[in-house]
Amino acid sequence: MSRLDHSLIAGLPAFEGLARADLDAILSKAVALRVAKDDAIFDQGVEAGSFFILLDGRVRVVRTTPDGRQAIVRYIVPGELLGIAQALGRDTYPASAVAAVDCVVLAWPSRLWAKFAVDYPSFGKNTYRTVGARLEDVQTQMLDMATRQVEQRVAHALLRLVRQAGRSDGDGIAIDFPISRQDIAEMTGTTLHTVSRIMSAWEDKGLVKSGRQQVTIVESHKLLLLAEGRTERD
Amino acid sequence: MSRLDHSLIAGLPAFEGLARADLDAILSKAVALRVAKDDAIFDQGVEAGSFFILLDGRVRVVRTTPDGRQAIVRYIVPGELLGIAQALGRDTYPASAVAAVDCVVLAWPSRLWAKFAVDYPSFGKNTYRTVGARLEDVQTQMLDMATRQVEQRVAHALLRLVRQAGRSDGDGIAIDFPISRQDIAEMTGTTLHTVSRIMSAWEDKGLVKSGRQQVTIVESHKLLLLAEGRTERD
DNA sequence: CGAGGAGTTGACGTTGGTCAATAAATGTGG
DNA sequence: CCACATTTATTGACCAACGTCAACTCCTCG
Repeated sequence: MSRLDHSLIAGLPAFEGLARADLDAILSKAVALRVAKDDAIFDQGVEAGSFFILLDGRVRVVRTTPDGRQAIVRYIVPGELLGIAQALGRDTYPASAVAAVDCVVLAWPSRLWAKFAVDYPSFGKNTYRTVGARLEDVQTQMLDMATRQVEQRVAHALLRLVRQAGRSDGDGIAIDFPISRQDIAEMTGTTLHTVSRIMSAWEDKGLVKSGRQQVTIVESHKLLLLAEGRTERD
Repeated sequence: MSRLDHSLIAGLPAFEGLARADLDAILSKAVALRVAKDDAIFDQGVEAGSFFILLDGRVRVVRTTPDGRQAIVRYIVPGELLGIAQALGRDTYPASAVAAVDCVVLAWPSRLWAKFAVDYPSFGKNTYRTVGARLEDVQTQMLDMATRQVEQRVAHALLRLVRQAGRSDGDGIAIDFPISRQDIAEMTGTTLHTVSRIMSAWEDKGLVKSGRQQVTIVESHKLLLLAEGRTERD
């Protein structure tokens, strides 16, 4: 196993305010893993053996119903924690995590989470802040699902993705990982067909450019208006 | 201000594992408030001056969109924390809380939350467990909204209410606080009309009995089947 | 070059939202 | 205690949004 350098995690919000020695102590317990695109990092319902930090790549977090339908809860970007079942007082993962591209993660045994939270209070505080932020986030999405129609929800979803994983390119801001119509449908509670129709219409109006697993927002301002539902009849 | 007795909060999950002296210290900082039915305990967006524990009554937590549409995030029953913006790393309330019936709450100044979490680690741990449980909860509801149709969502919502606020009466299990069709609609992301139609149909089949702001589940098993979508054609 | 995955688009039907009218229950002021 | 206003619930008529089904295209990969 290769030696891990504290610079790997020194800048991350989860470890903010920790001394170099602490970081080294934490890292000495970590294992770095490569995860190939489309491989699972953990699976919903199984015992939570580890928690993780994403160092590189993009991960989608997915919840599945007993009858196989699923929803994408969120995308994770580098620096974020995932699989922190312990922090939620659980011993199984409440969702699955799948690498959206090739990823690198650090993994720790779950039982260390409680120890870290005690030994390094700011770590505990920071992860709870993360949990709190996610709670808010999901509540906002709920409100969206309850009150807005599909087109607005799709617009919101794309804007959210662009904010956290946007890379500006020639035509506008591109979502920097492969994402299919099906994925967008699972983020917004609709079908790939409806997403496809909506995005084709947007493409005609010049709001977005998109192709196979690839989306670029061209007119983010107009898309925002659409998302907020401030555009009357056409 | 009247003296508060530690027995008020001794049994509550949030204060599990604390000594009597700790409870008294905590209580000495608390203020007990009566809140009349339909009065707000706090409002979405305003600075979070206090956090609360519900001692008696039922509270609904509501999120409102800029354009005035709203969704009921959850109902709070006695013993539960509410308004714990601090635990989420926020300084404004992310939702509003309204008394569904006359209520009694204990209130503490928000800044004490961090102090309590440090002085009484199990308090911190317990509240974070609460936040974690709520995160899971909302995610489950999201999945529901994304994958099930209205009738199933309404069934789920009623079963959830019955589980946390059910009182058995002659005909079955009643929801023990007044709840309107509109409320149920706001829990499930639909309209009062649709809720009314669905529940009228259920009433005809003998699954529920309901009236003005009042619902009783008669055949909870059949309702559960409905909620899970295991009932084929009629 | 063939197969499989991703996307598009049309046709069609259903769910469930909108609009409107009415009824029943509750509260209020005289 | 009664007339009246208000709130809540029910129900019908209508129709739009969106899901389902199906066919076809295009791209990528092996």
